[in-house]
Amino acid sequence: MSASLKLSTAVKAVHCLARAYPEPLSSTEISGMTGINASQLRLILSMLAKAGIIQSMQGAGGGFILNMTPDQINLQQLYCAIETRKAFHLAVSGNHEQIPLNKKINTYFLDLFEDIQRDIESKMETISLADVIQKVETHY
Amino acid sequence: MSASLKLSTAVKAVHCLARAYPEPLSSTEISGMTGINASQLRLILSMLAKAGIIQSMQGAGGGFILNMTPDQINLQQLYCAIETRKAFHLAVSGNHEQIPLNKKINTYFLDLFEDIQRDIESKMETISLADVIQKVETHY
DNA sequence: AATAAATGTTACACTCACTACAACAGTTAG
DNA sequence: CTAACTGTTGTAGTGAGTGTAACATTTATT
Repeated sequence: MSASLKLSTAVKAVHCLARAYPEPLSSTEISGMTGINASQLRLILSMLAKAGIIQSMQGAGGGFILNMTPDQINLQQLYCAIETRKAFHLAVSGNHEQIPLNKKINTYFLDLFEDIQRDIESKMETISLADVIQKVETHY
Repeated sequence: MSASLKLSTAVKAVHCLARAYPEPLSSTEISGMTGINASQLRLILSMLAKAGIIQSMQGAGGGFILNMTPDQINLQQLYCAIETRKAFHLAVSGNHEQIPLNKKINTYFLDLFEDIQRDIESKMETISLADVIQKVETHY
C-alpha cells in the first residue's frame, strides 16, 4: 500500500476510535463504518499498536482503543508508524551508474529528495489528529 | 516514467547540452554520454523544447541546444515541463466515498497533498541548473 | 475445557502503471 | 534525393500496489 493511502486509512480508523473512546472497536466494526476491508485495517492497526499510538486487545470482546488523546497524536507519528516506502518516491535513472556523471547526479537527486522528505515530515509533525478531526468536521 | 526519474534524466541531458553549448547535440550523442536510451531522451527533450527551455532542430545536422543559460533554468521549470503526474503521489482510500466521513477525509488529504506539492515546487524553484552543475562538480 | 470472538500474519490473484525499447513517420540540410 | 535528424506511437515484459481470503494465535465467557 502506498504511504499516502495508508495514512488516510490510518486517520479514518483512528478517527473512529476517537469517537468510540473509551469503548474498543473491532476491525469488523471499523470496517462497517469506513467500508475498508477488515484485514487491511488490521494490518495498519497492528502497526499503530506497535508504535504505541493505539492499544490492541486480542480475544473475545477485544478490539482497538486509543492510547493517546487526539491532540497528542500527529500525522508524522502515524506516517512513521506505517511507512514502508518514502512519500516522495525517489527514483533516479536506473542503472547507468558506470558513467561517473550519472552517478554524481543520481547522488545529488537522492540527497535532494531526502531533503524534501524531511520537509514533508516536519510539516506533518505540526498537524495533530485533533486538528484533522476539527477541520474535517467544520470546514468540509 | 515517474516525475523524479524524468527530472533526473532531464537534468543529465541538459547538463550535456550546457557543456556542448553552443554546439547542438543529437539524441544519439546524448545517449552515448549518459547511457540513456535515445528514444526516451527524445521524449523528454521534446517536452523541454515545447516549454522553450531548449531548442530542437530537425533534419540532418540538427539536434538540441540550450535556449537559456544554466542560471536562468530552475528545477521547477524542468519539472513543470515534463510533469505528467504529481511528485507526491496522492492516493487516498479508493472508492468508499458513499460514506460521508470518508469523502471528507479524502478531501482533506487531497488538499494537504496539494499543499505539500506546492511546497516541493517552491523549493525546486530556488534551485537553478547552474547550482546543480556547480554542486555536482565540486561536492561529489 | 470448550467455544466463540478477536487479532496477527501470510499468501495470493489481479490489475495496472512503469520501463525500456523499437519502429516509423515527418522534417531538413547538403 | 539521400542521409541524418526529431517526433510520436506502440508494445512486450516486469514489478509494485490492491484487495481479499485464509488460517494461526490469543483470550473472554460459560
